[in-house]
Amino acid sequence: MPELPEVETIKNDLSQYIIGRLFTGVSVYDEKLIQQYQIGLFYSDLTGRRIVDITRRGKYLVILLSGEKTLILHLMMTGSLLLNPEIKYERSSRAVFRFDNGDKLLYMDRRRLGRVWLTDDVELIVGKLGIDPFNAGFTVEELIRIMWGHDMPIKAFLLDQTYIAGIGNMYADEALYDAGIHPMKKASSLSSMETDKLHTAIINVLETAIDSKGASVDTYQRPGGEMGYAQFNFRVAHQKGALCMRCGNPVQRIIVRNRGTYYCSYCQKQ
DNA sequence: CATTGTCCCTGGAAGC
DNA sequence: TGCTTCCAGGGACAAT
Repeated sequence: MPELPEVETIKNDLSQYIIGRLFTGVSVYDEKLIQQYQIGLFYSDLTGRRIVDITRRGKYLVILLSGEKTLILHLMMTGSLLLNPEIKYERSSRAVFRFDNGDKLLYMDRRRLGRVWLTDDVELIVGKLGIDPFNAGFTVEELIRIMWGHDMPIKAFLLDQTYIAGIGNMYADEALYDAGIHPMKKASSLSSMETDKLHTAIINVLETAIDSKGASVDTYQRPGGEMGYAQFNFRVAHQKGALCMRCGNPVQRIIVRNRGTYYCSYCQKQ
């Protein structure tokens, strides 16, 4: 599922091919993909615009266009973007973007939960997001500040995009394991040492995953069709039945705020 | 305001 | 084997 490392990889892979390109056309097979825009207007408003830059905000892909417009994509759980794919059409194809050099970008999404916006007000879409873990402002002090007063489980806190943007279910579990913190522990009750470990763990886990080009669990693949291999570094995420690398006890699975949560009950104490 | 619950969506797995 | 049911989860929104 595309979380920060996957979206970052997609952004990095695409940038050299699409920056400077002109949209010559777009076909939307599933109109529910396009948010807050009438479909005919979406076609006419996008066509003819040039891609100025591609950035990431949390798990959102932000494509700056000429003429003060921005195309924003969210892949949710099963979305992927494929550049000049072999396949022509599949059930899960939702849209195809065409460029002036003949390149095509296919938006695939098996569960059809992803969304696309065309907007002149980026903040309206992503303005509610919290700090990005790779923002220089994401210090231990800042983490302490944003956690203060929150009685929710730390796992729930990490998943809430309005506090920190980009961490999803897999990397929340990995970071908490790395820091040795129980997922149900209340955010406000973390000691300064635990907060320090968590801060380091978040950055390390995400950096390692980006180095591995994301995790190919479920449908994630890179725009060129290659798989990521971050899942091979996972120590608890999706590792039910596996043994903890530190203590040898089996990895447990519990439900925290309706999300499957993997952890080691021996290494991660309340 | 802070936190929790429900729903969206589909294909693969599990159960009978 | 074939059918039904369950489950995965990010985020919007409703409920508490």
